[in-house]
Amino acid sequence: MTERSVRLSFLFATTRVTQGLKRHFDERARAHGLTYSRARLLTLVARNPGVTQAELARLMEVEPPTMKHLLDGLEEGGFVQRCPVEGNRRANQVFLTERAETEHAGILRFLEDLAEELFDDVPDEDLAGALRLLDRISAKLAGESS
Amino acid sequence: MTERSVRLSFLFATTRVTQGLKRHFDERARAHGLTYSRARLLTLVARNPGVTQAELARLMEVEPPTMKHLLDGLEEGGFVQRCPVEGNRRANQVFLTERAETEHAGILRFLEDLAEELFDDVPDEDLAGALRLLDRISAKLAGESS
DNA sequence: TCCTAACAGTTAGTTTGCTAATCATGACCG
DNA sequence: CGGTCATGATTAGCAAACTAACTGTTAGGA
Repeated sequence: MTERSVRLSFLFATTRVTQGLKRHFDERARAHGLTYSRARLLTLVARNPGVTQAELARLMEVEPPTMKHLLDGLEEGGFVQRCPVEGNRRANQVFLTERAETEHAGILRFLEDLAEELFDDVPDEDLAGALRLLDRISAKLAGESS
Repeated sequence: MTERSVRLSFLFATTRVTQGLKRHFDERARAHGLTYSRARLLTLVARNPGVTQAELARLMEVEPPTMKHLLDGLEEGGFVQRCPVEGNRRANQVFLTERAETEHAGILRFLEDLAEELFDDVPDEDLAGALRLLDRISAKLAGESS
């Protein structure tokens, strides 16, 4: 196999694995009334209470319509709340609801347990190497889109 | 940061990067009348002419309804053709059309060029390490779903 | 001041993934 | 032979991502 096709295979493998991860997490998150994406967003709101939707979209590297959609789901489930920003009638601030505030620790532990379970037998050097690679690709993708 | 949260961060990073890769490839594949997923499927059909939809779904690690959709798109675009299997009236065999047959080399080169461009400055040991990790996770995901 | 441009959010419509359920066909066993 | 179960494909409906286009609000410059 040539180096070129190795790289293509690597790309396809990445896609397949991420798809599998999403499936795996979605399946288990359903018990909490969440999906993988919504749980991910929940941790983001928890760490950045009061940020606007646009800022959340930027942080999650997602387009505004996608963020709107995710927040609709979380709001309907009673996890977050949109509040108007005083001084800027365009923007909404997003906060966790009281209920989500109390449940947040449990949800985070649930996510960490799942990640732990999947990566517990992965050598640290593999993890570190892969992270370097991801960062490199991330930078490249970001740089080109500018 | 604890090891637990490092692993969670790694998971989220993987998700973000794969999302970015898909976006990147989709954007460029549009010029060929394709999307990333459809291009990926096209290479699969090219390497396995005449396989059934169920077999393609298994190979691509996708559920049958998803495969149906993807094939609908490729068939509509004139890239593939579904043919009844003689001896089994349930199944369809899938083949590239003549046009796709002649375009296939170009499409493959296009995909390889994109992968090359993204990975050309990635050290081989990083790529190999990440591939090991992906395989390990893949095996774990497959094992648990049984 | 007012016009225009930028920004925040939403709406509309497509793609790609999923699950659950349905339909037709095939296979196997009593 | 006939009934049940398995298989291949589809349909229906949901979730999450995208782009393009729209509404409303703010800011800045002529």
